[in-house]
Amino acid sequence: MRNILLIEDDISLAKSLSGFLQSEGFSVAHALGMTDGIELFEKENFECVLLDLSLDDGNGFSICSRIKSQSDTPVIFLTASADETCTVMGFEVGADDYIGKPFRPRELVARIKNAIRKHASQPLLQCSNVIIDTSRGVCRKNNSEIFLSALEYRLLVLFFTNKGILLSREKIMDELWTFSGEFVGDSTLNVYIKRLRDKIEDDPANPQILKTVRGLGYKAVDE
Amino acid sequence: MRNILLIEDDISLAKSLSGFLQSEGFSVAHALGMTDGIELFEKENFECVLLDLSLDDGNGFSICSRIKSQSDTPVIFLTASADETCTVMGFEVGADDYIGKPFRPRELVARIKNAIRKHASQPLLQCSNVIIDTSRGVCRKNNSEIFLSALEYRLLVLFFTNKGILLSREKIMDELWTFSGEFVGDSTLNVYIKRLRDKIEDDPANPQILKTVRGLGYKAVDE
DNA sequence: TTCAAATATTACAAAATTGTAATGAAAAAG
DNA sequence: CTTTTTCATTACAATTTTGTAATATTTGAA
Repeated sequence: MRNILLIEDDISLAKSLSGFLQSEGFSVAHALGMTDGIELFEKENFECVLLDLSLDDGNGFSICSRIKSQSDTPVIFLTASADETCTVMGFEVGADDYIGKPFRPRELVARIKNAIRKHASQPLLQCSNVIIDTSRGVCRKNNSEIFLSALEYRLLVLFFTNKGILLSREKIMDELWTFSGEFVGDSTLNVYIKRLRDKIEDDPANPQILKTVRGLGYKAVDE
Repeated sequence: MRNILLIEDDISLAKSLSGFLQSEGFSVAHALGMTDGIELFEKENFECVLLDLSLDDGNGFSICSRIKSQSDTPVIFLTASADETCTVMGFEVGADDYIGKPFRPRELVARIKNAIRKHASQPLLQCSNVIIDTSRGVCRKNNSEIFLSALEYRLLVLFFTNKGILLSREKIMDELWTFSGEFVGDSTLNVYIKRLRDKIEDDPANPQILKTVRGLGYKAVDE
């Protein structure tokens, strides 16, 4: 936990920095340049990346876009050049923060924590082993993606945002099939429930997530 | 759109600041102190709050916690005192960023945009007259619903959560077409862009939302 | 200007989604 | 136990989505 990747080619600075961060309760992995930085990043799981802008062997900006292209992990630029253009560029390649030297240690920690906290508050809807990442519009089960059609997705989101709450058939039909004044038969819902169960339940015949409440409706439960 | 609340008791500073921000495309509401600041905040809808730490009539910190207790709107402290303890305190009461004077205008804008973008984890993603309600998985244009297919939806969410940021073709392809190890041709993206434009743009031939950045990729822009 | 590269547009077939209806199974009521 | 109701399951046709290829257009560079 609180694993941080520091990419910094100034060895003495890196040493003192990681020493300090460790004393603050972080665990720090250190990479000297672009190549091992990316390699490390792809191998381990980090909660935050501290990135020196001016590396010898590559451009800090490109490392940042590289990282951001494959994950949401917060990236904070650390840099001597407090140059405004660089700062702006840093944010444009997706950085979460940009800190000029000299670093003030407690502020640095505060900014790292801030970035991690913001990142942690992702809008994830979870129910048992099924997760909807509404910030991407994706559903996963045990970390592998499940492809849901547009309406299946909406239906599941409806259930997950009302976890534990009973939804009447009427309410569900209203919520999903009232975008065009079309009439949709009642049995449609039965079929959608079945299709969802087939996709998300471990044993669709014994649903543990989408429960039937006979005569009343359905609800999603956790455990 | 891009409505900002500035709480600042130094009138001349407030004037020049809001002038500049307006020239950058923000619309700025100005409050002189705590009382009208809170009042304005509760009345209107803002995408970001700029908060002077040292107000006469109240403590900037308490305004911040007040705001954060009732919403997720990003709060950025603007302050003369670059004092480290204050900075740390600012983050502790939930601020999203903390900028010391003197402000560098483009950096300020970059940080504001960054805060707003990060806040995109909120349920409503908006770009011009198109809104995605991620808490329901629906897209609306001028308040009437637009039916997007699963992949179109994901693509648009990707753009809207990165509003103003350039997305390379590679990054987009990675994000959308890497769920099954299938290869998907490069031209697919062109077609999806067209389909989205046909659905969301007022004049699909002159896209105002999904902009092409030739040779680099695409980005969603607001106005 | 001319050319080459990048993007836009169109058309199309394979595949998936969508809604319905018919049938089957389970639960509650009599 | 039988009946009725409710939900589950299946199968199916109409429609939509999806990815591709082929063509047109635009853009920037030579």
